[in-house]
Amino acid sequence: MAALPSGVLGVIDSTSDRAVFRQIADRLREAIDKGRFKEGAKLPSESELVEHFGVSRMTVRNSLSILQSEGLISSEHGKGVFVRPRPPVRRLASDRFARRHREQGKSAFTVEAEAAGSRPEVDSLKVREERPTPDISARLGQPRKVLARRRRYLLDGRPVEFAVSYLPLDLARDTPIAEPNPGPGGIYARLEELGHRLDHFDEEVRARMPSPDEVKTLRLASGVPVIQLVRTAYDTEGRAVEVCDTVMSADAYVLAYQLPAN
Amino acid sequence: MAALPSGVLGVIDSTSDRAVFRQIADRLREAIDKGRFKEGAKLPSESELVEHFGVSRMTVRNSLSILQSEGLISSEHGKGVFVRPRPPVRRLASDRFARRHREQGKSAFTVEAEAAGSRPEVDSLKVREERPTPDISARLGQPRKVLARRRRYLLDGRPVEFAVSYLPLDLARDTPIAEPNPGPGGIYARLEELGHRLDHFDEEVRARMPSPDEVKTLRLASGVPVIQLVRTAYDTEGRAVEVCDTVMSADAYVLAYQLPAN
DNA sequence: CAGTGGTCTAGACCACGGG
DNA sequence: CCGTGGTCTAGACCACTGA
Repeated sequence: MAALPSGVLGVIDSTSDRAVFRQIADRLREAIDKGRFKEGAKLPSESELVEHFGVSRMTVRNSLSILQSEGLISSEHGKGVFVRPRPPVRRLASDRFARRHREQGKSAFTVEAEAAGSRPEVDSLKVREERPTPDISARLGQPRKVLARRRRYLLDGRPVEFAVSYLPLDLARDTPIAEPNPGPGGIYARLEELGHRLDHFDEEVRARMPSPDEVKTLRLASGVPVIQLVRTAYDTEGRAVEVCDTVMSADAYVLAYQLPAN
Repeated sequence: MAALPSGVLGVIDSTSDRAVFRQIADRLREAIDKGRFKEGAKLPSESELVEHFGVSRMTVRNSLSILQSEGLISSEHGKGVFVRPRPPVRRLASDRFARRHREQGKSAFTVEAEAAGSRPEVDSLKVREERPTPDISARLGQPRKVLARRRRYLLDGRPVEFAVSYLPLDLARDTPIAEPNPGPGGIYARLEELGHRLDHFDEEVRARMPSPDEVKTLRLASGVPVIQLVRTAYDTEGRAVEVCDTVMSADAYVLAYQLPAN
């Protein structure tokens, strides 16, 4: 157990009102912010911190748990505690569903990933008929049943997004949309072939902490929120033809939109 | 210390691989999800949980800290632990900066809040000249100095949003935009009067956990992420005339956008 | 193997809230 | 005042990692 480089972490002010474990978290946060521990670098071990600050191990662990919930660090059993690296983010542009992209014959996800030099992958594809939740039902104009298409997206092996598309069953039954692979251009291309020319999409964006399930399927580190995006597609007759509910790892995405000024 | 209603919380499976504190968190989470503890309801006290599950207090506290980081509960010193109420969300529509709204003479925030029956308030207003960060500078076309307008927004006394607007100094100096109160319709109305007719806005949306500073100014409960929205306003000549960097409590907002299909 | 983090205990004292 | 959560200690044993 090597001694800590002096001066890197400072000391505790025992006269302060601020709890000791918060002060330790503050010292570590400063050190990370100032680059004294770089991305991916290993922090001092718990026992080193115990010795350096002269506190019990639980106090040190309490401090580390603060930084973990802030998304600054992550711990690896048997190895140590590390400054969490920022993965590359994927930028979702507001024209990503423009018809001209669809006409290339590839899905929006594939095209974009390959342009960025990543290896795209789709996973856990499941298609089935369901009774819609009240929320989905309302968005789709109260169909009795819907076709649900679930799938997970990965980039270079890392899960980044989980999505479920819902379509009114009367519209999707016995069409390529009900097949696991709906063919080139994806379900939006098929919808247009079926006579539902797409007019516009509504998107709703929320952010929240993930459920335990979402932590598992997206392999989220703790302290990483998710972005939930609910998109409704409308055809030129004003009918809602699809609702897509997407949950994304917040540290893998930035969404970009363009708004007109008038 | 009353006995716990039997059957509400279940028991620990000591043969399970799953850590005891995670099992306790699972039981509590189920109970909340199934509505056995409603929004705002008080959970059993720590000592009641200690007795019910037959574990030490630290184990119980560990369980509660999981639920807290998931945003499900919040604790109040001296009172108890409560199911976190979901505050009403504010919906930001994609036409919120349309000129027709501006022409009413009120700010987008005020109009919308009053329509929703809330009491809007603006706070901590500070205007000053600054040297821009590299990021802001790049978005604004590399001005040497910028005018920065900082302010906090509250609804019914609750802080919901903190925003900083940056404008190229050569454009904003000695205009009403440099005044604390820029007048009816806000700075967008003034920009248009100065000959910068607005053409469109670019918005970038991110989600992340808040910094300790943001926790303080937005009075965020733990387990609540923030949405960061960076908006750039362009005039009809293609010049970037303003960048607005907004941080919002994620549980107070849902963002709505409309995308064209082609 | 030694060193790391993960889990858990059984205490202690404190600060806050409400009767 | 008592019950609540907030902080802290000083141990213990375990599971994982890498040499």
